[in-house]
Amino acid sequence: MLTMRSTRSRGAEPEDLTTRARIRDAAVLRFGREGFGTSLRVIAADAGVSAGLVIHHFGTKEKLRQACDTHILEEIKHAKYENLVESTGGRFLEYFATAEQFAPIFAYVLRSLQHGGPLARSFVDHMVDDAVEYMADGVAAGVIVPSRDERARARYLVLSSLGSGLLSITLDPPEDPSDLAALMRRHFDAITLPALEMYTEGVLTTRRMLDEYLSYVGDPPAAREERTAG
Amino acid sequence: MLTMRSTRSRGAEPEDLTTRARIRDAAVLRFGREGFGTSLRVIAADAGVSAGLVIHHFGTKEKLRQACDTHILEEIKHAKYENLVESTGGRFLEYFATAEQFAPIFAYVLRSLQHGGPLARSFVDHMVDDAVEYMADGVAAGVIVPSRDERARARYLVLSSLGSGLLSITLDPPEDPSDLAALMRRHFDAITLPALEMYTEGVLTTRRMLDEYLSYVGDPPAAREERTAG
DNA sequence: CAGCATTCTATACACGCGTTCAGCGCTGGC
DNA sequence: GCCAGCGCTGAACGCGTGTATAGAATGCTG
Repeated sequence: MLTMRSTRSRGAEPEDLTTRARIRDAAVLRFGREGFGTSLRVIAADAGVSAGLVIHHFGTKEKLRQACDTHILEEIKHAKYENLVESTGGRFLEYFATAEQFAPIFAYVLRSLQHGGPLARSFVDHMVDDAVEYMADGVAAGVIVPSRDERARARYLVLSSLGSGLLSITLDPPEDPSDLAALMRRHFDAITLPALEMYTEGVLTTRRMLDEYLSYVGDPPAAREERTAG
Repeated sequence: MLTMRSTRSRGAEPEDLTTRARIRDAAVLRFGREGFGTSLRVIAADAGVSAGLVIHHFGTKEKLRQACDTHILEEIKHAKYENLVESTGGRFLEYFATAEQFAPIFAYVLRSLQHGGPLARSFVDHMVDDAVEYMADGVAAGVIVPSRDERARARYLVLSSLGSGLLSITLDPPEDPSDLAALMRRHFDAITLPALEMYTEGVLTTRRMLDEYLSYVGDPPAAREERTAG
């Protein structure tokens, strides 16, 4: 069953992979490290082939990126199945970001989030789905307060977590790309206290703003603002 | 009246539109709209000049971007003094993001946050400073619960707000760059409810996680870990 | 073995980039 | 008058890019 050969991090020469897969992996690494502006020739050199062969296998740089995207998505799906769901609960992101084994995947995902694109959207959507599930479990177990709009809250939490992490790394990029996990760990260290405070104690001492908002949307003066395209 | 000998003095830039200023403004617009990959020729065309003149005035594309950065910083400072501090309180970001007049500045700042660089860091630092101030006022007024590490909380809030907004726009970029304000408004609409809920009611029903963390790291007032503020 | 398809390299092409440079028109000072 | 300086243009340079193509190596199939 588990005949998968997980792509090793750098070091061991993956001679057993097909050339196409080697190129793809090299592209994932470079794209993750340096962004999608990396030239085909650099990727080709990493994979030990010529630039033309990259085109021959993928047709276009854009298609190469698409191949990387779908491959990363599969890897994430696989990683989730493997050992995440059971143990990490809501801290998927933290584990995913700091576990060494996922470093290349995580770097690539970060770059995608930074640049936008289908993979980024898909990744966020999946995380929102998962968050909805985790939060529902928490609510059912009585450890998480229910929300008036569970999905909106889940999305808000995911966007905030991912966004703050992404921003943190963008503002203070690692010299050595292998330090990415360390950087994320530092970020989590920095935000854990305020996040926990906020999760358990809130920020506001009065319900005034929330109640005002609720009564405001309760009687929505919808004429004032048009809502287009839902 | 002709222009006198062009003063190269920094700091006090003339308000009339010299060609140099026109180029700079065109660059700000294009950089904000399309990112810093925009070619010099496009910017030059926008400003109605040749590409060589851009180099003649700024020496280098990188220096042009630096000129844009400092100009934007000045504009922000100016805007803050003008009419923000008095009225908007903690909702500076929301006002700044949705006010039409600041659209180009905001777009440029977003691009900077996306790409990193000194302007982005400076902007975030300033926002953290402001947030510390606002939160302190709120705590003094009794409407905001105090934190065990006010600066860490302020930074966390700023990173989350900016990061979620940036991510939201990156995932769903506007076709028409002038719709950026509308997009941000939609984002704020989407997060207002969960944010208010969280600010007033928290997320966790039990203090367990917070207390465990506190007993684990001990007392975390700022003295324990000195952060290089530079 | 021959024939063929596939993998792969080397070279080349067309293009866009940032930047340089010679030179233009103009203005002000001597 | 002439010269110097400035703002400015248009062409060009060198380089790196993604991609196309011809052909060599390789291996499979008859």
